[in-house]
Amino acid sequence: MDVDDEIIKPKADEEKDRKPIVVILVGAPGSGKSTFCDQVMRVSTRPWVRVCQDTIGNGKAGTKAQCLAISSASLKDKKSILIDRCNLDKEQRADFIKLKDSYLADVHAVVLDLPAKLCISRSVKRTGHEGNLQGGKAAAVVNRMLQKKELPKLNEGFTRITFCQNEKDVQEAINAYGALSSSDVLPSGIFGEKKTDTKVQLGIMKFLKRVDAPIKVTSDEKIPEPSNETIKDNRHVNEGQEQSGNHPLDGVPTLAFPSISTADFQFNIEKASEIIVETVEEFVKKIGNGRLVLVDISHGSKILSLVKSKAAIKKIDSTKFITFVGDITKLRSGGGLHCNVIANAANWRLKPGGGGVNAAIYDAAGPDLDIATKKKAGSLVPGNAITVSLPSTSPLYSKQGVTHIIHVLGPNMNPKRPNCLKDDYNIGCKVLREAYSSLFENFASIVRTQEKSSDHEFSNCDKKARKEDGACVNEKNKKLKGFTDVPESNNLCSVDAKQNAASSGKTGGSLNKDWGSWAQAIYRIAMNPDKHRNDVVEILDDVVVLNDIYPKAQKHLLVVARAEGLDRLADVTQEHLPILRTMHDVGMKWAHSFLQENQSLVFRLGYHSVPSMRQLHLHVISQDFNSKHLKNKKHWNSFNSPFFRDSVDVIQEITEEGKPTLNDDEKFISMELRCNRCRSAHPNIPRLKSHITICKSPFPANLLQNNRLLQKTPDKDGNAC
DNA sequence: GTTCTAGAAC
DNA sequence: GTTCTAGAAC
Repeated sequence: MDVDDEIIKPKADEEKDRKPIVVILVGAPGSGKSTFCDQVMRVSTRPWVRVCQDTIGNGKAGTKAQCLAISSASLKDKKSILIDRCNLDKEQRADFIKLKDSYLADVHAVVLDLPAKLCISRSVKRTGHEGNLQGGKAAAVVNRMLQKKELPKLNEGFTRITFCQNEKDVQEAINAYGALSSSDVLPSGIFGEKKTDTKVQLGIMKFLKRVDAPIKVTSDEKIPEPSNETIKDNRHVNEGQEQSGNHPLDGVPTLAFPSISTADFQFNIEKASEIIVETVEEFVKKIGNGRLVLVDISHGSKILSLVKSKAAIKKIDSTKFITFVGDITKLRSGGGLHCNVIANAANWRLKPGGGGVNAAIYDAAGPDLDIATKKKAGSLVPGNAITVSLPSTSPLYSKQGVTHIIHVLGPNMNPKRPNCLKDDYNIGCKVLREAYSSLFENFASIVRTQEKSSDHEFSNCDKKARKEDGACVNEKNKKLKGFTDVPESNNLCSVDAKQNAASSGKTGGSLNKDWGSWAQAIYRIAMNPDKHRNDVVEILDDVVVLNDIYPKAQKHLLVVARAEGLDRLADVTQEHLPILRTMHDVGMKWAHSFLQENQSLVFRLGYHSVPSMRQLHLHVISQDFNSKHLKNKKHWNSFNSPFFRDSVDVIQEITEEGKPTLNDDEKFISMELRCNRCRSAHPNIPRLKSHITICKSPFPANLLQNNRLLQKTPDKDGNAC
């Protein structure tokens, strides 16, 4: 279609009164921009020129410069213009807005903000599109464009902005513009935004700590009935932020997360929204002063409205959780919402690209994110999340204040993607719940770390002030009693007490330690193995081997030293190197024999920094941790934190330094529960246990070094060795 | 080390 | 009401 054909000739007597209007249409492909223009021009008595980049090049792709040239020429002739291109970001719109200065025009925006799904389906179905955007590629293009969408604001230079979220809104806008005669003027301001529900709005303002800031409703038009739609709230908030120029959440740990698995992985949104709300409800109490924001890029997002209504029913604290419409990679610059942590709906290979949130976040973060991620893990299992610290060189860090990305992988319900669960929502819901739990637990861990670091001086109080501050000392002693058996009356801190006890014995610290009778079972067996034939599996001169009576994994042996006065790792010196080597060799022999029976097992050999049972014993334990006896955090962390000292390292340290390092700080036992393979965090033991049964990630690099793990490594003949 | 259990958390 | 944790007793 020739541009000139679209001009509607004005009546001569109206010519001199006319102030031209530049209507900048804003909308994705398929949002109905061309239809809007056609319909306005069909009914309007005002002379309009449609400036369409798709047609301006006469068959070739048009340019923005051509559009600007036609626009200028039309305005010069006092013709109003409809800019029919996507204009989805501020930059794209800027040059057209500038035209108002040269031609004394009013500049309006009409935002065709229809659901992405509708735009996509229209784009996919249509044939003969002027811009050749149709068929399968349209979906990807529309999605990509919508990710970069920036809604227009008055301060860009518009005198009027009309938002249309549905067909009815669009028709009203067509009627408004179609009815304009040459001299008519439409009122200025923002239109199509509905007055928000007061409670909801207050909730969001409370969330943003701006309770005292009144909400300015620019529109002077009739305001429709209150709506529950989140998007309206956000627009107001966004505008307020832009004007104030500050970021009210700076300093408050905030996690922005997308809905997991509901887009590409086609998870049922009704079920997903329920899981989101339930896990949010669970975690808002666990994240200290942290906050959660569910983000979706599209206005009218179904998942957001479902979550929002469910969260309202459950009365979830709106100062802790909100839904937000916006680009997750531009929350601070685009929405005034500073989120220091953002979640990425990752793919299992943790690779950049692929579209959606993953592509957007990797794009925004630059190559730093990929490098940092690769260092941390090579893959992710559904239901897991992993935290990656973002280097300060990343634009996402410098521009948006994002310090951490948490990659999270949900279940797949899309038969066109690998490992589809084929509508098995029993597993799907479980995995999705795990994914959110793991995500929030990772975030809680970041919050705790931040709290600790900001609290550092206070936490160190006992170093200088413990002698003056009895409460501080007693509290610490109480906490450490289980490890050191320090009497309550001892007014030294635990470390001092331990050193005191360790140095006062004649042949080792253990002589001063009161081992309970229950704690002496291994000692008794080691000293008299013949009396405990049923308990031991091997008796040698220097060591005895027994099955742990409460095994914490499929295979869990204890190799016990038979030397007197060698109660624990703290007693070990260079003179014990031979017995330590013997213990190691015997443990390896048993691990190898277990591997012959079951090649899927992986073994680790090591000591507890502070054992509960008397007599130095080496744990030989398979890394499945599949045991009903593994019940609490201490059980887990005693084998999966630095509290567990690998036999190889102990031997090396004694050889080189004369004594082993003891990681006996209480913090190791109280550490968060993290998977021993993928290092994802889990809120409690049952969740962790259900996770480790399915986690197939490789072990972390540090465990794969220095022969810390014993596992099947096929030789040239394919046999395990 | 475990078991028991109160009470916190859900 | 049920699940989970953590402290005391052994």
